[in-house]
This record gives sequence, C-alpha cells and structure tokens, in this order.
Amino acid sequence: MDALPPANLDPLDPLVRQVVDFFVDGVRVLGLPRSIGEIYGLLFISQAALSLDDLVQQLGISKGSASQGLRTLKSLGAVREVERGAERRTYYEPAVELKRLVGGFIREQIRPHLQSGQSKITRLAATAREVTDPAQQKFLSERVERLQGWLKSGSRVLPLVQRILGQ
Amino acid sequence: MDALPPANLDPLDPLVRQVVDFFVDGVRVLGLPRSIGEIYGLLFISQAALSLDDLVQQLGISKGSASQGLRTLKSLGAVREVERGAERRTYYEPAVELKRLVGGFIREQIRPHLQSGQSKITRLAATAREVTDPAQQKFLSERVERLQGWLKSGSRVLPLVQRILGQ
DNA sequence: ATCCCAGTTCATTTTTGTTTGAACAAAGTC
DNA sequence: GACTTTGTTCAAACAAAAATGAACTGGGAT
Repeated sequence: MDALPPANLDPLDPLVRQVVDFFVDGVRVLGLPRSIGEIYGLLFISQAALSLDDLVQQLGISKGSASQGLRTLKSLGAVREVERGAERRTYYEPAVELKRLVGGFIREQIRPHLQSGQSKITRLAATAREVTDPAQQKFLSERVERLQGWLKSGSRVLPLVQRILGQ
Repeated sequence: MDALPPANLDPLDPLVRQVVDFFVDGVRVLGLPRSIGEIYGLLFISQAALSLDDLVQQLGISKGSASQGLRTLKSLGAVREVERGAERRTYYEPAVELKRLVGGFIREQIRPHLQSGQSKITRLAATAREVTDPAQQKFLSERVERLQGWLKSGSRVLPLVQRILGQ
C-alpha cells in the first residue's frame, strides 16, 4: 500500500492554489471550462511570464488543454504573448485591466448571442404576422414587441457597463 | 420497420416552437438548463396560464423536470402562480417585466457568487500578508488589490444595470 | 380508512461538455 | 535530410450536469 496514484509531483503552493481556485470558480460562472480558469489564475499570480509547458507542468493538465485554453484566452484578449528575444518558445502573461477583460468577454461571448437573438426575433415577428385570428395576433405581437424591447435594452446596457468598468 | 420511437405525439405549433427555442438558447447563455428555457418559453407565448401537466404534455418533458424547472423559475421570480378558484391544481404564468427578471437573476445567480468571491479574496489577502520576501510580497499585494478592485466594480455595476433595465 | 390526484424527491440513466493523448505540423538544428 | 523542440488538432475517454421515472407525500373526496 505504498504505490499511490502518480499524483502531480509538484503541488502548487497554497497561495497559488487559492488564486487558481478563485479563478476556476470565476470562469465557471461565465460558462467557461475549468482549465481556462486554472491557466488564467496561474498566469495572474505568477510574476514571470509562463510557457505552455510551464502551465502543463505546474497545473498537471494535458498539452491539449493548455493549448486550447490559451487559444480561448487569447481570443478573449485575456492573455498576451511576450516576446522573449531569440527564444523559440512563447511565453504568456495575463491582461489584468478589467476593462479589457470585460470588453473581450462581451465581444466574444455576449454580442454574438445578442445578434443571433436579433435575427431569430426578426424571423419570429414574420411568423407571427401570418397568424390570422385577430385576438391571437394581438397577443403575439405584443409579446414579440416585448422581446424586441428586451434585446434593445440589452444592447443599450453593454456599452454603459464597459464605460463604468473602464473606470 | 414501422414501430418508430414513441415520439411526442403532439408536436408544438411552429411559432411556439420558435419561441421555445429562442428561450432555450437564451437560458443556455445564462447557464441554466434547457428545460427551464422550454418551460418559460411556452408560458411566455401561451395566452392562458398553464399547469404542470400542461407543460409535461406540450413539451414532452417529465414531471420531474417540469417540477424542478418551475421551482427554479419561481425562485427567480420569473413565473407566478395564478389562483384558480376552487381548482386544486395550480396554474402558472410568466413574469414578463425585464426589470423583474433581471432583478431575480442578479439576486439568485450573481450576488451569491460576488459574495463568496469577496470572502475568498479576504482569505487570500490574509495568506498573502504572510509572505516574507518583500519583492514577492509587493507583487502579491498588488494583484490582490486588483482583484478587490474588480469585485468592487462588479458590485457598483449591478444596481446601475438594474436601474437602466427598469426603464 | 381508502383511494385519487397534483406535485415532489431522488437514484439511475442519458446527454452534454471537457480533457486527454497520440498523431501531426512547423520551424529550427545538426 | 534526419532529428529535436514547440505547439496544434481531433477522436476517444471521461466527468459533470440534466432528465427521467418510479416511489413517495399530502390533501381532498368518498
């Protein structure tokens, strides 16, 4: 009973662990996979920029996860690549300005949904217009208009949120 | 080869289907299960209040799902029970004011996370204070302060969002 | 007291989403 | 050209979340 599972041989420092867990929870709320929280969290609390391999080693995740996670984080503008002179491998550091993070999230994760919502409602309105029974018609168009109002409000709020979070 | 699966015998009207799908997508973005979108969507587009059994019949979902979905929707303030005189069974109708919906979502799904985030950061700050190396110390406290700033911004934005969406 | 009926609970099944790891590509070295 | 190093891709394995349905609760009705 001494050959325990090949557990991560290099457990994270407790402080680092706390930060990583914080971000794991954070990204779950945003609907992103945990590996993304782990990666961003470790970058956030590491003074030096880290390479993909550093992330794999320290977090004990696969290269595949690390690669995909970094890709998503890049697309969100949440990490940037650091030039490291003649080095072949690339290093990453976190973007820590809330404004930038929120902006990226809105651009990548919210706006597309708002837009597809808009077009769905447009189609919906067309379908509703074909209903003949007047009472039914009235009820439906009232509801469709309400949906349109919601989306309008949604797109009105976003810029405001961005402005406030940009200080 | 003619005993096909016991598919839903009573498919939804295409318009209703469109609305239900709209809400299914909508709630997925919010991180809620699809059954909740289906239920809310059907209520939203139905002129009459519906019972749990109506939902089960029309959506082809189980009683269990319907019951749990309604519970969540009630807790979000997104549906209300309609009194139906001597009727034993209860009927539901949707809350359609954006203000109320957003308020419920913030209260149930966002505030709790902000709060647990606050307390995690407080603990984190304590851990960070124990680090002795001064350079390390400085870096860590800068990062921890940044996190605190994020949460502060977050809680500043919420009331504002609510105000704007309340017209 | 027993039988409905409307609704809830929760262990199991199903579905969905994430992670892994092996194969691959690209780009530099010897 | 063959080899090493860094990173990507994607089918398969795995894990997490949601849906099911059978057992149950509780309140009428008879």
